[in-house]
Amino acid sequence: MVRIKDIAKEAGVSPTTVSNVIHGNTKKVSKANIDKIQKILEKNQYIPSMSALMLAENRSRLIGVLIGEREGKRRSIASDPFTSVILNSLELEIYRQNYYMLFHLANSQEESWKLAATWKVEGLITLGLSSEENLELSEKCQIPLVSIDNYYGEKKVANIGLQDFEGGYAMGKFLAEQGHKNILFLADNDVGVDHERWLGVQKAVEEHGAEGAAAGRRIMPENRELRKAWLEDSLEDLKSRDVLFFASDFYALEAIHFLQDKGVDIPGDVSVAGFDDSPYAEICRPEITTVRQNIMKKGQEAVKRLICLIQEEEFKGQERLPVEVVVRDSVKQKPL
Amino acid sequence: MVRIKDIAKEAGVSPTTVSNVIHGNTKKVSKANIDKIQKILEKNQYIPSMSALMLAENRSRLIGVLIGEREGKRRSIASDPFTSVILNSLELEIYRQNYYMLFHLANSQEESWKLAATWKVEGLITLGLSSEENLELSEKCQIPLVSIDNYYGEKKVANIGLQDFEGGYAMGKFLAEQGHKNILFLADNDVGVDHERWLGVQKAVEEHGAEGAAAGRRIMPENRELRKAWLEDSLEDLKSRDVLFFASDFYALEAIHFLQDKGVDIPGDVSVAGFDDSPYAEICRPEITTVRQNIMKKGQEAVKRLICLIQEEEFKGQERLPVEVVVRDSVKQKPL
DNA sequence: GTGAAAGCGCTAACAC
DNA sequence: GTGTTAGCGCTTTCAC
Repeated sequence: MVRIKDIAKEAGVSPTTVSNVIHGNTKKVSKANIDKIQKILEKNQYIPSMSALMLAENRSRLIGVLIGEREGKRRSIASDPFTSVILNSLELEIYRQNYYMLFHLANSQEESWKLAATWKVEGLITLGLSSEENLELSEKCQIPLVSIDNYYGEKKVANIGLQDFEGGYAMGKFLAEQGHKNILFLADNDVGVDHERWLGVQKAVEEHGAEGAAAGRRIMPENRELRKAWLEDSLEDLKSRDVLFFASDFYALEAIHFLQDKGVDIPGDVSVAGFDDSPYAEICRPEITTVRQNIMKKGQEAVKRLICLIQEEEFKGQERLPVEVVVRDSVKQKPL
Repeated sequence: MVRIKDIAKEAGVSPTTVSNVIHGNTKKVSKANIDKIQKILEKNQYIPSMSALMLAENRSRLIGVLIGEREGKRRSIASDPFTSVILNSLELEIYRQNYYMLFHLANSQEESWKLAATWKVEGLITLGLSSEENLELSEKCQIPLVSIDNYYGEKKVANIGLQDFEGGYAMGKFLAEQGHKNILFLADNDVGVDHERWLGVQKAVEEHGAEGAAAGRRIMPENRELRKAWLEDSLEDLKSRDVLFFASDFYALEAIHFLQDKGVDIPGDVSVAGFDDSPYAEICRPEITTVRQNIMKKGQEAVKRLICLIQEEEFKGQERLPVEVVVRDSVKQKPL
């Protein structure tokens, strides 16, 4: 590995001059030297050493991407297809911004902050951490942190997410407009994201109350086995609805197959809608009518938000990304 | 951030002694000092600085994970659900081995080796690079490299993959044993992995030749649109077979829905088998009979292989991981 | 048992 | 315009 010192020796100048040329501080370097040094740099394929840079500049150009992976989560985030897309977009943008991505599955807060400290990571992007964990981590590490898909009442941590209320509203409106009256919204919790989606549904239904639209809600167990039992117990209730609007495509898909196995025709007997527009949504039958989010954009905005935080600039992008209803086959539509 | 120097001052000893205690070189450190230093270390939450470590030790503890992401690939590797699982397992094992994971989407060879050089990465794990690219990269960087799912005639690059021949054989055998005679194997190429799977199918069919089993093969276009047209053109051929054995679950799924849309019953009219046991396989109807690979294990072995290369030890693990047939509903079975 | 000092590759303040 | 030098935090050699 060729060092600045080597280049300097070959060019017959001092390391300082070489460093100046490398960084474009060429105001007080003679044209002759600039050219000579640049040629030698090129010829020797000079690559700066990050270790030395980190030590001298006291910064790492590293952004830590943390995925929370605790026991008992409903689905493993790390193995969700959503994750590979977001990781993809994250790295793309991080690199574009001249940073590098250090990736870690965060098993504990302790581990996370140690990682951040050891590497002097300049910022953190987290996925799948709870509000409390994000808050705690951000305070402990004392570096900028942006979470993805995490909402807080107090809004203390920067977050990039979706227009969930609008998504719930748009789907609710679509369903009502298609003549569905008895709408059931199903999620596994009633905080943050899912709560907002439910509020959106409610608003849409209220606006269509005159036409007889009404919405109910059920909270399902997070645990897969328990949820299966729950579906069994709720079969009659589910069958009695016009449409089941699930807070994720995953749940929608699960329910579709559960119902199909029970001889229920989707959307003939009951319509089903999802949320996310995951790759699963399009690959199954019936294809799922759902709410689309732009995952690539989400990752990109998260990085941009973080960079703004790092550089103490104002973020002018969107913290809540727009969503849109994607009409496919799992919701019965009004004949034209 | 507290430094060794600070600890030393507080303990009233020299940095050397502190360093010795940190690294367990306590043979010639007095018991009193060991205790005192350890207590101060603990109290101040001393975290070593990687930048200084890297510079002093001339190593980085970094493993670069590169995903090739070029235009015109059949499917984007980075957004494949398989990828998040492998990334997951990779990071788990890398961290377990006391390394850190630098993640990058490799757009070019140039970019990849620059990344490796800048960070003095100790080893590289690649996904989705061609044999030539892996070879070139490994020579250019002069550091250990392990590829995943990439095969070479010359075997110059370390690779972790599957027992593809055995997988093709096992599925072929299962199909023949279920009484299927006219078997069609479908892939998008005939090199490496897919070629081996095909050889496996052939062997199985030969063994069951007496019972009338026979196998044909078709190469499908990689491009999605072209493949769609190809399926249309091949409809009659496909319908005439007993079973279609696709080289990936993705293709199997695509074909199942294509055929279902044409009114073909799966597996009533035609059976379909896949390969991978991707999450899609189980989530659709009919659930796909496929060949399962252990992705977590694959990532783990790749890291272990790399660590062996780095430490110049012999690798005693498996370069070809075992696979197994998973019987579900997309292949018609003999009545018991 | 303990510590002083050099060196890893680079930056930046400052002197010339 | 150009060069000298100290310093970033740590390891390691060698002297005491």
